[in-house]
Amino acid sequence: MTPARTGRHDREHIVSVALDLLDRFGLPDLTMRRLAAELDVQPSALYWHFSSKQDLLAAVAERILSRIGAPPEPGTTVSLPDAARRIRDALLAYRDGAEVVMSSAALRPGPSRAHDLLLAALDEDAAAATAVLQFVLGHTLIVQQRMHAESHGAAAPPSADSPVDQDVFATGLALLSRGAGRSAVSQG
Amino acid sequence: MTPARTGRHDREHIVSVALDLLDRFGLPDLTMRRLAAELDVQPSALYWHFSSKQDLLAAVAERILSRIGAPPEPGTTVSLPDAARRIRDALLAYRDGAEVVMSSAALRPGPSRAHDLLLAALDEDAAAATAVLQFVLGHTLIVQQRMHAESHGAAAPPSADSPVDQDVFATGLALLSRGAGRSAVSQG
DNA sequence: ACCTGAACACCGTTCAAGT
DNA sequence: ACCTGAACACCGTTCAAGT
Repeated sequence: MTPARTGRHDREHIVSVALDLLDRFGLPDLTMRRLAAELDVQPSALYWHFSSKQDLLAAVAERILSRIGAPPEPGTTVSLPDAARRIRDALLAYRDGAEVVMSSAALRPGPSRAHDLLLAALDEDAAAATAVLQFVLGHTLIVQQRMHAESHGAAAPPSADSPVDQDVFATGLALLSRGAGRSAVSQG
Repeated sequence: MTPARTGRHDREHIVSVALDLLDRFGLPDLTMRRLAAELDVQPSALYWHFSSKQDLLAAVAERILSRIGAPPEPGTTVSLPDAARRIRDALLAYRDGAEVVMSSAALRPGPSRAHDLLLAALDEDAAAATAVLQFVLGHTLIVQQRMHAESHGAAAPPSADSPVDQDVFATGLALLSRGAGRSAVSQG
């Protein structure tokens, strides 16, 4: 049942190893050469499976987003905070997940798991769904970047008065979902 | 009045040239070696003025954010959409501006021009100010990344149904400012 | 079909040495 | 004080050649 596999590695396997490397060492250390070494292969071998590093990262991003899961059945309802949290959690599941997703063109508006989920939570308001997605991405990107900075030593202590990340996320969602549900925004 | 300047270049001048390079060629082409060449200097010379590329980029980010301008006098009022737009416009003023600001630690919560401006517009609600800042950054980052992708050829046409960027930004701000002004969010 | 070997054109950073 | 010269340890990518 598995498709023909004559070579040692196929795309799915390579993406898995890349994801493992990403989570262990972070995006700056996810290089084609390190990935090749991890696969016991020459760097040039990767270019048989992927046309470029961008191509590879796009596949990694798609895999990260797959954690969001299936969009709700038509007729089912999803709350905005639930939808947003599912997306954030998928991005947080791997180190630098938000940056990988952001850097790949995986978020071209339209067909994306994340966007579809938000559309269902926002009554098919495309502009609102995109805006919420941008908030979730911006939030997670900053959170993960600060993690990376803290682990690398050079980070001021959380500055005491700085609201905790969860507060910020909850506040953003509260503002956004309070605003939603009114009619004037984009329903004309 | 100008401080002692015996060498050919000081930090401010180098940042100006870096900003020019950034705007003309984008962040991936803003390398220490190209910057040095532009300054008619060896790459190693830059390390007299900046301890690392990160250090240089932090200075560039600060310069980008300086476009936001002074925070409002105490007592003056700023609307949330106005504040958010001033920040977005500063980021949009240079190619890849949002990415540079994001990658530098210039947005450690607390003392930042952007955060202060939003605090004034949001009645000193720190969590709300941070959330709005994350939306503005996420939005601008995606917009500029798509610009970069489009100029590089490999971009699907705006997909027709995809809401225009300004609509998305306006919708996000509308949701956020409709949510604000209520008491329950963080005033306890 | 899938991979090796070797090369090309780059990177950021360090450090002795010059002026 | 400020910069050069040379090196170190890397990058992504291409391409002929092997199997």
